[in-house]
Amino acid sequence: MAPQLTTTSYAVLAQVAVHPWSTYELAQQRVRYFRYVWPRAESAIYREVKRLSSMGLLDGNKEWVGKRARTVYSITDKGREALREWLATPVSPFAMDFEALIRLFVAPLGTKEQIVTTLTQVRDDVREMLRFGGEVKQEFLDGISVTQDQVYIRALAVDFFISLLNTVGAWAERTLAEIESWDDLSPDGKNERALEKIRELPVLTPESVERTPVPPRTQLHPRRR
Amino acid sequence: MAPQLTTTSYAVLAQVAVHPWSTYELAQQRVRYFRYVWPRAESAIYREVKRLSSMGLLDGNKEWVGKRARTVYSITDKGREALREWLATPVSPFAMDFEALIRLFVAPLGTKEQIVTTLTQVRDDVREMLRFGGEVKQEFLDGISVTQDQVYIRALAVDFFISLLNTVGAWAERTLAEIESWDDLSPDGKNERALEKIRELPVLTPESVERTPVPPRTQLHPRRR
DNA sequence: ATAAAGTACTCCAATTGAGAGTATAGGGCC
DNA sequence: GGCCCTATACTCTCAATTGGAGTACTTTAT
Repeated sequence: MAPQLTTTSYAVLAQVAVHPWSTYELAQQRVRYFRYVWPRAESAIYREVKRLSSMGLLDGNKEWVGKRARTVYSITDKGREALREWLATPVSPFAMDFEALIRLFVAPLGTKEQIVTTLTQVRDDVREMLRFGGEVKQEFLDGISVTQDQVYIRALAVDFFISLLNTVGAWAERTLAEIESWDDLSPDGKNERALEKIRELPVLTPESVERTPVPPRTQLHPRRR
Repeated sequence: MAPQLTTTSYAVLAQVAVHPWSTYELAQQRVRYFRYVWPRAESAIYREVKRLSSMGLLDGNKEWVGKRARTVYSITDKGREALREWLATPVSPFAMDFEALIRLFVAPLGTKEQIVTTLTQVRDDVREMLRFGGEVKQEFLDGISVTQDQVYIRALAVDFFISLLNTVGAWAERTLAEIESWDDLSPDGKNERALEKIRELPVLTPESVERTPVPPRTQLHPRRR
């Protein structure tokens, strides 16, 4: 039995499908590809290319720079076939890790300053990610991207990335402003105002709210596969 | 040396801080709390409460239902203190796993139907999550939430959740519409249009773009601690 | 009375993440 | 010519984590 491929496997395959890379480049350049949508440890990449090449999905070529070897991987027909088959399987849902929200829940245990610091950090992280998104955008506009011939696809992803980050950034800003306007972190007199705000939140799910017998998911959704 | 606490530990502590729970409830009711912002396996929760109670951060009380035991955990002062200290440490950045984007990148290897199915799945997942968000919203408005006294904090989280999902949902809709308008998945004549669209994407980072000497992060950012 | 669904966990094999460690290459500086 | 610093190119290990299977009792529905 062939060992099971994970989404990480397919992410690596997808990146090598663009053009051949050495493992080192692959691990570094993931930044330009999947760091923000499928973040995995560097060592996982090194492990993965070996597995994939032992399964014949990647083709590893040893090159020499002086006395030091490096392996350059390219995708095989079998690898492309594996990707093709994967596209027919169910996708795993959007998932996030957002520690700041957990901190928000217990914020009243700490100081106002602490939660402000946390949210400022979130805002700055988002700015940094957006800066990167702007870079990618500019590369496409300048026509110098490695995937220039695929703009019509990549544009959809850049759209996603920038929209999402703008949303998170805007939330961080308004939440920061709200908390700054408080005297302290106690509930005193804040709950009425909060209910007003919560009432205005747009949960616009016209159809699905009407009648969709969604089975209650008892299982946590699978994050990888 | 006390074993290191992870963000998962603090997530459990934060949930038990609301009121006592049995482990089973804790594992199930994570849905209402952290399923979408800090998803972890069920077995991880069982392991975690044991660790936390052996460290004296939780207090486990054995109860009996007929012949079957169940353990109800409540937070201790030491547990609350641990949460308090945690709030002073740096937060780990927002991270997501979004398999659909990887699929989008290699979509031309498959059929138009396949990528449409994938995006439809994303849209439906988002709808389901929004339905849940609407439920939480309604509970607060009806004044029956377990954390009713904390609306002023929870409202900020509900705002985040609903804003983010609306953004992802809207992206799924417009991307679906765009792809439906294509004859096939080939690049023919699509790149010019895509460049137009990409040009209009709002990357509004006035300050940070001007002059922020952000050190290039070579390390992948830590996701948990 | 019986079946099905819910409660309340334990245990395990396989993956993954984070970091430390090893070693060579190349450029700048004195 | 020697030294230092940074980049390249990995390997190895350990602990954390996941998903799933398994056990066994309780409650509800038929």
